[in-house]
This record gives sequence, C-alpha cells and structure tokens, in this order.
Amino acid sequence: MNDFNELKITSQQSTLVDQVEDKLLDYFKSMELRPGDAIPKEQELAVALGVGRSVLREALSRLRMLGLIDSRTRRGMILTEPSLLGGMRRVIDPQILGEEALFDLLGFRIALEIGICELVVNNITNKHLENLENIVNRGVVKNFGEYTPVSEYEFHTKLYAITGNKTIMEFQQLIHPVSIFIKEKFKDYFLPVNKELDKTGKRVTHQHLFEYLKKKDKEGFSRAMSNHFAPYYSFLKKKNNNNGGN
Amino acid sequence: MNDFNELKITSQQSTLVDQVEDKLLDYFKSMELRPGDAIPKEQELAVALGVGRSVLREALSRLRMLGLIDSRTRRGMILTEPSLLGGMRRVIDPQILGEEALFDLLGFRIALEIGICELVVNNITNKHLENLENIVNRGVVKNFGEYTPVSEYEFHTKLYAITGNKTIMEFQQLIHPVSIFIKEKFKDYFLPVNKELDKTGKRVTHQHLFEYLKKKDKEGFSRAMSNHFAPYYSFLKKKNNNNGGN
DNA sequence: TTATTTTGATTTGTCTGATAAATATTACAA
DNA sequence: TTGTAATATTTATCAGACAAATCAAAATAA
Repeated sequence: MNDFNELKITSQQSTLVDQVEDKLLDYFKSMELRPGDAIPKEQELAVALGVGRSVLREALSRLRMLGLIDSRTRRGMILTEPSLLGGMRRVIDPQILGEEALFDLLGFRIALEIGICELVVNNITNKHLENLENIVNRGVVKNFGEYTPVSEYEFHTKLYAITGNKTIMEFQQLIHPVSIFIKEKFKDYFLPVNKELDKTGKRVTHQHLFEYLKKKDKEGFSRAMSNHFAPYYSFLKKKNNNNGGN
Repeated sequence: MNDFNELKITSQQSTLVDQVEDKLLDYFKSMELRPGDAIPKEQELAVALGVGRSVLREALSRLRMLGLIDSRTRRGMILTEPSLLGGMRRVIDPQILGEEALFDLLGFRIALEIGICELVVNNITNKHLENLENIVNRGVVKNFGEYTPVSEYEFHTKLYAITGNKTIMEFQQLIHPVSIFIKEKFKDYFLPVNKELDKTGKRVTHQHLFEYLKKKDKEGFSRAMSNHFAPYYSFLKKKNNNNGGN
C-alpha cells in the first residue's frame, strides 16, 4: 500500500488573516501592552495594516476566542488575560483527535497525576481527608473493583483540587473524557487485566490510595498511584510498541 | 477599599459569531465527521445558519486557527486534525499572563516533570544516555552550580523526548520560557537559596540526575528530580501562602 | 449649582455585493 | 492515452452600508 505523504504539499502559503493575526500579537508584545490596556480601533488598525476591515476582523475574532481581547460597541477593544486552555477545550474530542493524540493525552494525564502526589500530600488537610473519605465510600463497587464513574471522577478531581493549582485542575477536567473514552473503547483489554489484578490482590483502589493519604505517606502514596495506573501504563506501552515508537 | 467585582457583568451576551462557532462544532460532532471529511461550502453554511457570510467566516477563521479545518480556493473545506496546544501557543506570554497563571504553569511543569520520571527510566536507551552525558558535560557551570541556559534547556528537553510523548514534548517547549522568566524575575529569591544549597552540598544538579538515570534507579531518580526542583517548589509554596491559597 | 434627560456622535456587529485568485472540470487536440 | 486550453466554481479580500450599543456633551429641570 504505497502512500506519498512525503510529497504532499501541506502549508499553502499563509493567508492575509494569518499574517495579520501574527502582526497583532507582535504589536501587543512590542508595545508591552497588558490586560486592561486599550488597543486602537478597527478602522485605524485596518488602515495601519493595509488590509480590509473584514480581514482584520477575522484575525481579531481569533484573538477574541482565545480571550486575548474583549470588545464592546462604542467602547473599543481592550486586552484581557486569556484562559490558558480555552483553545484546547474546543479541540479535545475523541472523535476528531487521532489515536496517537488520545494516547498521548492519557500518558500526559498519568504523568501529571503521579507528579502531583507529593504536592497533594503536602497540601492535604483534615477537611480534605473527610471529603475524600465520603467520596470513596459513596463509590459503590460495581464489579471487579470498578468504581462508579461519578466516584471515579470525583476522587481524582478532588486530588487535583487539593493542589490548589487552577491550571492543573482545568486541565484535568478537559482530559477526563479522554480517559473515559479510551477505557470504554479498549475495555476488551482492560477488563481481563483488572480481573487478573483482583485475583492476585494487586489491584490498587481508591481505598488504598486514601489510606496512604491519611498516613501522609508521600512515597507510599506516589508508589500506590503509580500502581493504580498500571493497567493504563501497560496499555500505552503495548500501543507504542505496536507503532514502533522512536 | 470597597469593590463591587462580584456584581460586575462580565459576559456580555454572546455575539452571533460565538453562537455560529458553537453550532459548527456541534454540527461536526453530530454528523460524526472525521479529519479528511468535506464540509459544506460557505454559501450553504451561511444560508443554513441564517447569518451573513462575514459572520460565518469569522467563526470559520477561528476553527482554521485551531487547525480544525483547512480550506483552499475552489477546493472547499475539509476537517483536519487539530494541534492540541496550538491555541495555548498564542497566549503563553509572561507579559500578558498574570502572576497566578505563571505560577500555576511553573507548578504544572514541576509536577509533570516529576511524573515522567518513571517513564523516562523505563524508556531510556544507551543512545539516550550518551546523548544526555554530552549535554551535561557541555553545560559548563557558570557560578553557584548554575548551568548555561542552553544546557539547562537541552537537558530537560531531552528527558521529555525520551518519553516519546509528542504532546508532553510540545507542552514542555511552550512552558519553558515561563520557567526562565520566573527564574529571572525572582532571582533575588533563587540565588541565595541555591547558594545555601551549594554550601550544604544539597544541590541536585543535572550531573546527579544523570547518575541515577545511568543506574536506572527509578526511585532515586524521582527523588532526585523532586529535590532538583526544591527551590522552585518552596518558592511557589511561599507565593501561595502569601495569596492565602484555598 | 446639581441632577436628570435628551440628543448626537462614535465604535463594534452584521449584512450585502463585487472582484481577485486559485483550481476542478470539461472540451478539445495531438 | 496524454497534454492543453477554456470554463466554472469556490475561497480570499475589499468596500460600503446600516443596526445596535453606549459614551459624551448639550439641554433641561430641580
């Protein structure tokens, strides 16, 4: 099955709108503009850039979407502090992303969640612990140690919340559907693996994780979290080997 | 000092362009369109949506920026697989982002880099090790155990590369300037801290990290990485306490 | 004077129509 | 079959108009 992807021309030279978008960003930076600062009105910008108003507006519309600028009739435009992940929110969709991107996101999530363990143990309070205990107990086990989706989500979300890092929290909310999607799509892989782990008593559940947290055992919690993700981890390893990773 | 931020109306009702953007995304999903699939031409979409062509084009321009669609004269428009972080690339700018977002990003980076340690040790090959050794040796120490910026960058970039996760790599490239910016802006904090660490011999350098990698000592490498970031970590802790974190 | 209302002007939001540029399609020739 | 020219179609860009919002100033009332 030949394919000539190598020869395909991909980057049709950039359009005027692309160029204007770049120029606007450069302009903001070179003028050292900060959120709250006003920027020239459309008319002036269009003239200065030497483009029609529609082209300028298409570029501005992009920046508006990213939350970089805010505009109101008669009031003009001002810079605003953008949401870091706003752009990502629109493209994270298991249907549109390819498998490689989805797997990357899953790996990203696992790494991040293992990475926050120390921070979580450092930050955790008794109130947090109470809260977590409720979540764990509420998560009635369905079968083979599976937690209900809601409990699953709440538990991990709570861990992210304990970090106090809003960006990390927002990120978690975004990629959670990806984990769900992969778990469902490849359940033929995960179910037997989990079953086997249950049989040998090696399955690390939220209950186990919680116990380490209660003891504030950093090393133990990190190791347990790592093991908690072991099925995903081996899944990704297998997938990467199939694709002959670099 | 009263302020009535709570009462401020922030979300002036969404514009037509915002609505069209949403509708387009919904449309793609409901039709289960995948990258490569063609979408109707502008004329038809505008009529179907009941908006002018300019409004439609502003919405399409946004999706084009995210890499969701590609369009060529006379050829029509097709869905494409978007870059996950393309939107973020445009807004990550220490000048435009507020301090909280910058600190969050630094915390994000630290967590992620600690989280990939296990994966790095698992994936690392002799070729990788050679490569890393070169980078470490090339990174001439300036003063107080500081590595040159280039070596600093290359070393950590290489670690991310070893994961084989493109999204993680891309993310690292994006947030690296943030770490640089913070280190520079708050050097009055970092320099004495590092000096003290050097004096007590507790400073964890790239050399140390490399030794653990060579031994493929997961636990040791993770712990060393955690200590490598200790100055940043305590910096963030202090900042969060100042702001009375949740 | 001070407060309120009215009026006018300005800026973004949207629509429409026109032209340019690129290229898929068709028709035709070798 | 292959190559070339003419045609038609679609996106890219421009230009001008009007609508809606709201800021600023003028006019009016207290």
